[in-house]
Amino acid sequence: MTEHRQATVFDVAKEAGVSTATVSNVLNRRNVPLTEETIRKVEEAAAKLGYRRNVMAASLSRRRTYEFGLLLPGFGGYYGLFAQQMERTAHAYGYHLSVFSTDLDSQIEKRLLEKLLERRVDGLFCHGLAMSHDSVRRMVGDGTPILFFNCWNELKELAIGTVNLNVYQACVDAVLHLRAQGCRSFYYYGHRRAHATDEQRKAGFREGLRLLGDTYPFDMIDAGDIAPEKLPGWLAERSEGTEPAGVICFDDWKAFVCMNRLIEQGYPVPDRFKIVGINNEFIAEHSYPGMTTFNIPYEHQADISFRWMLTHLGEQAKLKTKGDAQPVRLPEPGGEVKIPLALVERLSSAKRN
Amino acid sequence: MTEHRQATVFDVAKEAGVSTATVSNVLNRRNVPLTEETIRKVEEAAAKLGYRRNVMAASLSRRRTYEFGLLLPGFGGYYGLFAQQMERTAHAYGYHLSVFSTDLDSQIEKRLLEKLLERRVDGLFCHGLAMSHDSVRRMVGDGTPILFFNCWNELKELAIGTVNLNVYQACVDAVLHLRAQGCRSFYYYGHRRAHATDEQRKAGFREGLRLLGDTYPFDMIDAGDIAPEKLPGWLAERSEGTEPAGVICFDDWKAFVCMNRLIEQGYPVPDRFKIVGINNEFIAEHSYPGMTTFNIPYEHQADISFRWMLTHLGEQAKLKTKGDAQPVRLPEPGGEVKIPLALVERLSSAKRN
DNA sequence: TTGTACGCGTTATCAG
DNA sequence: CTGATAACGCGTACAA
Repeated sequence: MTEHRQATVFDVAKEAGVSTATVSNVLNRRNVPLTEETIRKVEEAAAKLGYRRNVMAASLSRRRTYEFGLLLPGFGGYYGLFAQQMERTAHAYGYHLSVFSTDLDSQIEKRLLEKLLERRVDGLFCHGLAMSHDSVRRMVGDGTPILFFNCWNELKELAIGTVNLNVYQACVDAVLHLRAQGCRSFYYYGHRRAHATDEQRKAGFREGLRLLGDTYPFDMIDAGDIAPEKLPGWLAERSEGTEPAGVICFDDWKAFVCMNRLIEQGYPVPDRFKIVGINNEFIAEHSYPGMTTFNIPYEHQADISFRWMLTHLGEQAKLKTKGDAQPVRLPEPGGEVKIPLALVERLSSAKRN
Repeated sequence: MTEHRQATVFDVAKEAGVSTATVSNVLNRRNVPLTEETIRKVEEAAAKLGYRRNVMAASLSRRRTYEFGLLLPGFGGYYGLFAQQMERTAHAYGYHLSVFSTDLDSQIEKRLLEKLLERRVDGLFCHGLAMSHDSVRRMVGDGTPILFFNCWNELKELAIGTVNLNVYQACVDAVLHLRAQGCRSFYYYGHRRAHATDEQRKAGFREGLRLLGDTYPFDMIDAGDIAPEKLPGWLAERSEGTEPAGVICFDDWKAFVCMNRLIEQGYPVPDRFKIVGINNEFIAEHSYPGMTTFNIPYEHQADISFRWMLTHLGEQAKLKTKGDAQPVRLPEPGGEVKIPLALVERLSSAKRN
């Protein structure tokens, strides 16, 4: 509490009897030659004074912050886990990550983006931007590189790249899986507020049905258009005579709502309805019945993103390939990487026995 | 991409035909008197050049970062929601919040704490420190104020204050509630890895039983000591003859596991077992049966914390009381605020009908 | 191998 | 009301 100005390189230099440049050299372990003796002296002095470098001064001087920004709609479920992994990966590459939640409000999003740029972040990761093309373009007019997640619209062109979960393929797979499990009609329970990522699912859902020869009844419904309690009735009514019916849900949370309301109203899962979610969250594994879903390779997703960003920044040095990871081939700037999701089979879509 | 050095106050000053000092004055809306004309000129110039102030330079000069750090064990469930609210509140008070996840690893925690101090954060919020007293004391030897969440041990003395969820009282209430619903034996399903906050629950659980006259059978079990599949057997065995039995769980996730395994193995909830969780998460509301739990007043919790921190920093100015919020009386430095949790009754603890 | 001196972009302090 | 100018703490050519 002793308003004791923090020690600076200058203090350390004086204490060690060397110059500030030497202190900086020692502490940053660079390629300049240094005497063992000098190193020891400096390190001792630093430890003694409790020296801690000032990131702001360093960043200012170096014209590089080693900070990235991450914009998310929120921290619940998938996003929380995603943020946690991104942070881990950021630290592994020696970066700081500032995570902001937009609450799906484009005003807030705009302000946060501005904040991030004021901090001179070296790069930006954005997940689910709600704001306009122009707005983004203007803000990023300077050279701050952006990388998008789950973006399928024209905003992609502003980015150095886009990393998309392949939910389209997941939904195709889901339809085929449900058919294989015996389903004779198919439904998609969506979440329109999620915009493009919901569209992708729908497209995959339709493609799956096409692959089945367009011979099965199907329909789609949005969470915004029906109260959870009404969902079972809606599903039961139109699937009558084509049981069992398969329901593909936007994500595990929607699947959870769907499944529990069905059970509550006396429709057995998986006998009458089979359910598939996406995300493989805690609830999918521990619910009863266990929930069939798709696993998201968070670590891979994050690693790809950082490699891409760092490559763009010319940070070859930091890209020490961890032995096991195959040196991923990144697409051209502005391209897209599709992350495949893996089906996790559980009881909610089991065959009738 | 035109490596166009960002515009600086200097550029704006030149463009507007004034000095850098004037630019700074205009852009920071301070108390110095300014001509309308000057203001207009500066603002126009700034807009034209796309000027964006450099936070690092400002912080360096001002010797104040307007940044807080938040250390969490992770982003899942409660922590994710908590982080989101803390960030919202931080922005509302004009601060930046750097959120880090320690993954419950004290090595990582140490490194992150160091990082935060290197950034010269104005204050630190820590939720669930696993590291040692000494370690913290040394790192915080300088005057960075710390505020703890859910801390009941001697570390409290290092902090300017502690904000604790009153899980003790919640567990007392839970026991009484379960008794009122007809339970004749009581069990606590804990999570030892959570240290102190688990102990608090246990203490509350015992106190509840004491209030009931210590006349009912009870027992405690830890998630670390029993596989989920074994839990129903364990509970059934010792509650035989004292049905219905009440199970108080560490949180909604544990409650979820418990409830679903019970149902899976044919024990009806709430008829044979009644379940209570803590947190009132998404799953509590949407599971079937709906889960009785305790609601956490995130916003209140965050607001108290920031008021406390800002008061400590002498930021009276920013503490514009939002009309509705009663001006909370903060305890003395080093004291503790207990946040009460509110019981949310649902089907999982309903009376036998 | 080490030291000097300047740049980084703002804010604060005065004197005008 | 406005303008020089000195911090702020660190990185880094370049000179020694």
